[in-house]
Amino acid sequence: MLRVNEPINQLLLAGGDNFLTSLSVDCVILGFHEGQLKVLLLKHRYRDMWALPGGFIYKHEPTDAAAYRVLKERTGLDDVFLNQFHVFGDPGRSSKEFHLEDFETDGIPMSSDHWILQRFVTIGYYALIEFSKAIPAGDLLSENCQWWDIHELPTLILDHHEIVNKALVALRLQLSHQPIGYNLLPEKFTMPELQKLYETILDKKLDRRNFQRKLLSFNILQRLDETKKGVAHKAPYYYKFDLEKYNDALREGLDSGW
Amino acid sequence: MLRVNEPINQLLLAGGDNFLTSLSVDCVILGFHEGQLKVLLLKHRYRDMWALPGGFIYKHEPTDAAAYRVLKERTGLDDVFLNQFHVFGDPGRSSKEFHLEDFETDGIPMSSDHWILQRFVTIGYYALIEFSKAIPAGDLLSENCQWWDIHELPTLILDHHEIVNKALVALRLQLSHQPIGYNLLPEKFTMPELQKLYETILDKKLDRRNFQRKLLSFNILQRLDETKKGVAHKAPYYYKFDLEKYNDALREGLDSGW
DNA sequence: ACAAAAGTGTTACTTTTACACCCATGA
DNA sequence: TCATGGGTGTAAAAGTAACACTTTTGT
Repeated sequence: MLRVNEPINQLLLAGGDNFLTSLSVDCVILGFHEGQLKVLLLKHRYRDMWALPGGFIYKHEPTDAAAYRVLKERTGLDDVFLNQFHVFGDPGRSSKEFHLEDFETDGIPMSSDHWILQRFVTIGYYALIEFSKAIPAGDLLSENCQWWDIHELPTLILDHHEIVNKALVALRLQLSHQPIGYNLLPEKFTMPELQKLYETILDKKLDRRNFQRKLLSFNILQRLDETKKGVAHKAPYYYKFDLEKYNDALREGLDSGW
Repeated sequence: MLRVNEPINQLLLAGGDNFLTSLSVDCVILGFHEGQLKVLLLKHRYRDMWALPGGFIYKHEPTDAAAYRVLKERTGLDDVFLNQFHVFGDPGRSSKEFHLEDFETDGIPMSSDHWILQRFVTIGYYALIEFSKAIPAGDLLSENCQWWDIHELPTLILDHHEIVNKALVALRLQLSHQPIGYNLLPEKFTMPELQKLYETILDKKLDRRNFQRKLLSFNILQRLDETKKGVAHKAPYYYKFDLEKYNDALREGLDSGW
């Protein structure tokens, strides 16, 4: 069933010694493309279900580093925006039967007290990345890594749907007191593009003029002399973030509230 | 050195089987008394240092339940406001040497690979409780459990100071989009008392009249006919929270921003 | 009767909202 | 030249901030 069993066996055998047991990270990796917010998901190796990219934590690895590592492995990107947002710690959240059945189907024998079947508490992170720069890559257990529209998610395993939802709530909260966009948009972008991003995250329409005024009032944007080419109407200006001020705003907050 | 060694030995021996290894909870328990925000701390058994109440997580226990359990054990209270706010997951945050030295001083022999000396990732919770109802109680390792003024903390062990600080930041954030007070104040309270609570948490003065207007606009307060007695000036009215509306506001948020 | 602290109301200021008009571009 | 969407400004409404006077109570 699986392409390569050897690395998996290695993981299963040695994992218990290399990783913290019972603790994992799961990443809600968000990108923005064609006016839609996208989540990166991994196809379950034979079930018609998808999963958040996640991973275990090496015994001497900071939890944040584990999340960065997952991110790097699935997208090729480092230096992204990554935020821890919630711990999912119910004993019922991972199901031993679920995984046992998986490994049985794989033809991998496994005793029911194997470390990988134990209860796992997972730390949820959300990452904001520039869609076009990411190169989705599968992992050991899944060759298929794809972007999904946040509003049209497939069936997810375990409690991963809840994790996505909580991430979105956390993201919206961030939106109301920190700037967003640097990690989700290309270096140069237009005001309508930025607005679309906000509208997508907030899931509501905003007034064009008021939005522009508000964002400019944050003083984190620089308008370039350049305008977008090839549009069948008045060309919008390009903007970029003033990174220094952007980071100040990240640190100190914007208050506001939509 | 220690009063009772037997329960501790039990913990040390059986703990590894009963608890999740490498994961713990720590609680920043906040109360409000005499116009000051207080934190509940445990005295280290012989060091001149204090610690946050914390604990391990039973293998089949939800992480939130572990935090509630710690809270109940240290204060006698259940049904309190408890919020998970951050995971502290740096490998360097707990020091094996620190604990080894402790147990040596206790005269408890311990091999350096004992479970309790391993790296622990801790989930930080903050709790808001009604000061006067709590009965601080020590734990196995510490007989002395006391309230400390948030602005005059003693030396804390490990990274507990950072945990307190992060809890305060999280609490201030909560303040700006959720109501606060139900769990920190007695059932009946005056507007100036509530204002003092907000001022203490935000660490800034607020205008009396504007504060009152703003809080009343949330529609979560009921003014009682009763006024406070025995004050050498005009007696303030008592208020209480309209619990139903209060909980609605907790769920749905207030937006606003101070 | 006075000092201290609470109740209440009003006015100026700022921010937010809701719109309307003009402009540039590709089809 | 027209349809589309972007740039900009302004007036009304709402919310916030600043402030003054009156009321109550214990001493």
